Amino acid sequence: MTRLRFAPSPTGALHIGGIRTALYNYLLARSTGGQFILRIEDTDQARYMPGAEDYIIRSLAWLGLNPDEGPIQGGPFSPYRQSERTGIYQEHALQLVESRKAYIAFDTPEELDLMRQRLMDKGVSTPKYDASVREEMVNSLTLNADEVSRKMTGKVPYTIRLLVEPGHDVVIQDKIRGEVTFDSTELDDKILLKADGYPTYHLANVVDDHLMQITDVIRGEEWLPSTAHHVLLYRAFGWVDTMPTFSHLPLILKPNGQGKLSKRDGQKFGFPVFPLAWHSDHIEESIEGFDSYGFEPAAVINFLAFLGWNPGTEQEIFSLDQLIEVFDAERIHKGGARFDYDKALWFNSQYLQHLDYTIVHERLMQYAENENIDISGVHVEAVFKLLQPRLHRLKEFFTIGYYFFTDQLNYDDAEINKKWNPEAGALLQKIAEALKKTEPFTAENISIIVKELIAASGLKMGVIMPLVRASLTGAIQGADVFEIAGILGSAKTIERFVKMAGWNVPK
RNA sequence: GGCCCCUUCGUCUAUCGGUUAGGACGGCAGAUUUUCAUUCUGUAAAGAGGGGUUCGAUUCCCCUAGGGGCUGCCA
Repeated sequence: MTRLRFAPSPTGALHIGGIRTALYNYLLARSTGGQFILRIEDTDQARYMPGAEDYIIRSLAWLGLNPDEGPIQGGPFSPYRQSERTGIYQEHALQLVESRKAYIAFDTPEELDLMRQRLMDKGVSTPKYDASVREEMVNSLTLNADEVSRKMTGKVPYTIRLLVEPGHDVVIQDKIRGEVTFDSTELDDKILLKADGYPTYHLANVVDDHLMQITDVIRGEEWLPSTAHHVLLYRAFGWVDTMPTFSHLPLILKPNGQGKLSKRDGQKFGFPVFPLAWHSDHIEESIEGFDSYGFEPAAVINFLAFLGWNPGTEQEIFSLDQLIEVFDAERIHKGGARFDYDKALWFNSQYLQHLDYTIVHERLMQYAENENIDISGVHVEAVFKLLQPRLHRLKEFFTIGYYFFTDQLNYDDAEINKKWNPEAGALLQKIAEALKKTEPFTAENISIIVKELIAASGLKMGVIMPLVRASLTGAIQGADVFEIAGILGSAKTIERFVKMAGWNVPK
């Protein structure tokens, strides 16, 4: 039985890199009939952000990545919030101290700085708290038992550090990258338990993955270097037999390839990097999300799945369920992938083309309400069907089709002036008259009437048609004019033609 | 700087030693359309460089270069 977890830290909005990690975990869990667990790694009190956990949960729900176990649904390994498990980590850290795999360190942050400075002055490029310096520091290795217990009872702050033996290779097996070797001499004595009693990521992660019986760890590449420490921890605890497999995902890069995509890049490049929009007192400015940009969650899932993985066939459009069918962790790439917004838009439009109106109705109503758009008297479904092929994002619906919802048209004066002439105006007037008697007022009937009148007038299609469209929409290009007229209805259509008939071209 | 990872069209990628190096996005051209969008067709566009191994390397190995990650009592 496979068990995978997505373990984000609630320090802010989750961005698409995190979402993709969640997706791959979800996909592997579902494709192997295993469980998908959400664990909140809130062990950093300083960076904790209220609302972030809720944001994570809502984001996963929006995308359909529903956990089997987690802080909301509970589960056999509760609690799933690390801040509620501090006792467990303390016990385990102490256990390591007893077995001499870890030790207690009393050095203050200031003393640590001093140590680093001292080493750098000696020409050490990467000062580390390791075998080379731990004998010179204030810890349970250098102090005698009495001094240690006196400090402990005297409430002197302390941390617990992993004791790393230098001089041997630590080999990790990564499912994506193969064998990766680290020289333990390069590894520092990582802090396991912080002075505030909270564990660091390394301890909490290993302890929880073990206790929660996680079988496979899929996480970002930024964790590859510290995996050596994690393996050492599994050994120290004597858990190597049940150690999970590791897969380190390539990073999602900025569009220009310069570094990993970061939270600020949304602003910088003009596209969303977060799943959901978020307005909160706890963040400087409200952020946009794929949802507020008008993306379909299924499309977000689809293109994120393909950023670092592909099924090896030429099919690119996959629903979440289809992805579960074909997902194969063996095919995850090694190299980072740049985020390509154009391709994301293409995926989205592919989904938009095939959406049934019933699915978007509610969201459309929501957009209308948010932007104070009056939809009364408009057959929104018909408008949607007409505009559907031209939508790249659902949000564009009310901008592309604005002329259905207002009589204040934005006329493209320059183009209209170029085409307009008195004969065309007269024809428009004639068309308006004829349409008064057109019954029923359907696109087909309108088309017949208008085309007949145009033919009879002898005016060129290329001159009159742009004006016909501009009458109704303000612009000379766009959706089928007759369909537009049909949806607009007789009264508005005639009114708009009459208005255009009386257009004044400036001299 | 040190350690680690990575490297095929502009971008995302296929290729598990022998291919005219395939597809998608984007670009360009054309068809369809009254226009635009959609759709369809066509087209340009790639194995970082240098050494090996091999009858034969994009594919395996090494070096160089470039990119990225880590280097916190953050995750």
